[in-house]
Amino acid sequence: MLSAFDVEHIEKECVKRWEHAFEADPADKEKFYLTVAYPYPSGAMHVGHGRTYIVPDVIARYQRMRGKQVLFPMAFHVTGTPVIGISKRIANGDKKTIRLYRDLYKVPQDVLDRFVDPMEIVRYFSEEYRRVMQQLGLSIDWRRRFITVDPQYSRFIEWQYRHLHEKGHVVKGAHPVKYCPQCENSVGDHDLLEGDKAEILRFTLVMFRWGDVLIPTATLRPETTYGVTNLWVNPGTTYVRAAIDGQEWIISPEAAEKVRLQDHDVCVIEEIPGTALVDQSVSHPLCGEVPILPACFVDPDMGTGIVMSVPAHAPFDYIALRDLQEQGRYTAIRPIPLIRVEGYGEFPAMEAVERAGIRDQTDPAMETLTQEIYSAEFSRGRLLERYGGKPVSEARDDVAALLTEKYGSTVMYEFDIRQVICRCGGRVFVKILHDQWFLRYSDPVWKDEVRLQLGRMALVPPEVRTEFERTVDWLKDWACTRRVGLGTGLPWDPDWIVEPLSDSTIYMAYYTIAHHLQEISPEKLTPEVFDYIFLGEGSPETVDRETLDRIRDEFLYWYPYDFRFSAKDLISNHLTFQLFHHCAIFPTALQPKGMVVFGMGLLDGAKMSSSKGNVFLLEDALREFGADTVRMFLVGSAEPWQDFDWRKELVSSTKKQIERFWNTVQEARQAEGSYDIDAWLASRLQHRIASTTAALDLFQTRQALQEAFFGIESDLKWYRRRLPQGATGGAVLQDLCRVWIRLLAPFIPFTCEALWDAVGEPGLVSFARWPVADMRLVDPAIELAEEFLSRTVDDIESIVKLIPMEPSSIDLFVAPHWKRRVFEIVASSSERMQAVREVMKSEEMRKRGREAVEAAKQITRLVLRLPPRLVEQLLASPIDELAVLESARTFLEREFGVPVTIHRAEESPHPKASGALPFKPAIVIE
RNA sequence: GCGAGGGUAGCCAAGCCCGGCCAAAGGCGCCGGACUUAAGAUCCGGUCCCGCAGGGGUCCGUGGGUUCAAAUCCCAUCCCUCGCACCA
Repeated sequence: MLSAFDVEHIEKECVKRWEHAFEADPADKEKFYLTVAYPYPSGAMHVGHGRTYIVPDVIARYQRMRGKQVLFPMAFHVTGTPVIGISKRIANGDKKTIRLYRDLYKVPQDVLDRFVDPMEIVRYFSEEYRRVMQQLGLSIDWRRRFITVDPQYSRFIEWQYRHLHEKGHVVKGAHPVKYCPQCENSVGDHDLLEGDKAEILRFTLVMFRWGDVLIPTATLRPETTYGVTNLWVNPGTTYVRAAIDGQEWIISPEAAEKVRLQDHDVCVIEEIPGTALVDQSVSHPLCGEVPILPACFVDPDMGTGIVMSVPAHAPFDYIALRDLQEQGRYTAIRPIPLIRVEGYGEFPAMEAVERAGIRDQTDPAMETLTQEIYSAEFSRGRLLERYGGKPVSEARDDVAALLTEKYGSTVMYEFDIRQVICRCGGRVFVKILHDQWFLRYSDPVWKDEVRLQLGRMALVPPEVRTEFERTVDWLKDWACTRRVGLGTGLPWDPDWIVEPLSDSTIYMAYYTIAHHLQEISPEKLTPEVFDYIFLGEGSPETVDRETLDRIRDEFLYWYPYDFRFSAKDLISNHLTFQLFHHCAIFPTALQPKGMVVFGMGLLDGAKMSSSKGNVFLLEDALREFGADTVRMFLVGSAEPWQDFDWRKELVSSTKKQIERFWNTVQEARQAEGSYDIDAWLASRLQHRIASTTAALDLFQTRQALQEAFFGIESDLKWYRRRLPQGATGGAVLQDLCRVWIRLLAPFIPFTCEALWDAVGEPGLVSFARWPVADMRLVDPAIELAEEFLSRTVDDIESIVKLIPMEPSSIDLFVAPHWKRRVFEIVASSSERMQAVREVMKSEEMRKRGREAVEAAKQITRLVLRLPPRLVEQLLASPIDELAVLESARTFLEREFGVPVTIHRAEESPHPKASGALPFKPAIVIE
């Protein structure tokens, strides 16, 4: 009987049957351990998240069927500030946030009311995640689930950081951060209303002396100090004289406030109008005595509000000077060149300005011009010999160091853009944070270890390897602690909390034992306990030895993990960080084995993003299409590392495909008997098994699905066509379906589970043996014969289509034996362009004259057009074309509805008969 | 700007490493036909241009080059995506 395809019922049944099925304990067989980056449960899952977890699930299911003991765990990352922020915004009645949670995420009002407690958000959404993940059919061992603020997990983080500290991987330092004085807190990019991509720039303050007072100017180009001709002040601005760390400076009032946040003790003494500074003279050891000149472009809110002027190399400085000189003022000042750069003469700034036809300092083209000179000089410029002759890129650091060491320079930080605004509406500044703890990713020794480890790992796709290598090269120290947010306190400095990315580096090891640790009270989880479990060292007293040994055994069974899965945006932080930490904590034998990197998700061609509301909720997708459809679409529309695009109409057609599969299998349940073409189907199936398996071994889920689904479908299509009239297929279909169900089980497990029952197989298909290609069933001869037949059919069809008449008969002429000889000579000739010559070397061919030359030409063309694989097969095992066509005569007559006659070409006087080639019979339609 | 990856028919995408299998797999969409009272589903065929014989022409972001031969190799150029940090 044909069962109805009741998706809802099937899904419900499977979720029940699978509830504990994937709980994996160490067993007496090979293991396979894979993990995915755990989610941060601050909102509902969308289809983009779906793909992230479905791909590893497909792999997990595949490996399980291959007979491995598979561990696929899941946990929730709740460390950091996001949920705290969300909770605050909900408590404050923020409309946008409430709308997001109530309307898009469909959180019930009574639950929403409780979201004023951040832990409620975490609780609600992690439960939602688990529910939806189960509906999605993810084969997860849920016993190991944890959240990153569980006390047991905190003990684990403390243990890890103690080791990192001991080994010198965590050090103390100062660090500039974005800071909101109104909130009295440092702010992350997501806390910003405006300027979320602002970069912190590091300026050098060049200290000019004016009597007893210092006038600092901020510059990104300290090497140009040699070329300073004057300073600029804005005559329309009021400056202040202030005691900074005991020394008097003159700077803008804005600057005074900025440096106050940057480690300086600031005490404003008096105001000084800009005009009072104009025409004063200041000095610096690198450029001597220079005057202060007025310029309206000087911004008191940039740097110190006073700038040094290098008219030879800075377009703004040049043009401001030119403007003054055109009025006949300061005409004695000459630009001082100090950098030589290809493509420019002695005074690059002057050239650029004159070339661009800049009228005055307010010209909007000045910004790009400045940038142009800046990059040209930085990348290609060299200081003149008298200033050392080094490339600018080197000299910059050298001069900065010199200025700092000998001439009182310090550093001042500024954003690269002006408007950086906190969510509270206040302006954001750069503040230096002290006592900050850093992970020393800059450590060359540590980097080398990671590079070595990287070299031993499998990376999928291989193209990401260079990106990982670059990341290792460029990583600098990472501030790994924060003052606010959820997380684990730093064990030796508990005022700090371990920052969220820094507490998620070796938790893959924690999964292996998470369910055991739940049973142990956190205070017993001393560092000694973890040393014993993970490193096999010491003899802890707080937990009994037998338990500890069991836990350690389990860890050693699963570890190292085989593959870690994550989206590609995490390469430059998490995925690389976790390698650093593994190298630091675990011995070589326990280092990770591989990583798989994903592409991103699009929705109707636009980037999927929760914050923009451009998402399709996973649960809605499940309800509308069913879990298998969602799964098959997400892994079948693009390979894991490619971006995928969720488009409704494509998803709908996926649903139809699954229904087609269901119907085919249901129909085949009655199939019996046998037909000539069965052997061909069985043979093809073996190839499909082999190529599906090969694709999955390379994580090519799309390719695997192409083979396992569409490949088998198209084989079935030809098979049905070749059956005798009225026949629906032999018992071979039953065998095929039993294989087919298993090949598709990793992708569409719900449907396959139901079909596995339907065909009367015992147990869960999730644990059924993965099909293995049976080479005894492979029959190259019959495949070749069918290939020949189908090509002939294609040829006939294309002729029938072309000619305007209704055919009344078809005559086929197979090529004579001597052309077969020609084929062999051409096909085995190494230089195929010379094949004709090769053929004509033979006495026998020469006797045939022009006929042979003609045949050789055509056969050469044919050989070049055929797939090389086919040519090889034809060479190895020639087919009896006459017999193949003769036995398919009934089929051909049915296909075209006219009598079909097969001839030997050499026995026919028909002029077209001479055109017959091996593997390409001549066709005459009348 | 810097680093990494990518641009293939209406769309998605294979092919590119290893040059001739390539007018370019597969899927989707669209068009036509069969079935049906009809719609849907399903099945068959078509889907760059030309062609009354299985053929020919043009084509793989753009412009050059190498080669008997280029989607594939080299150079230049334009465009897109991701990352550029203390944030999940």
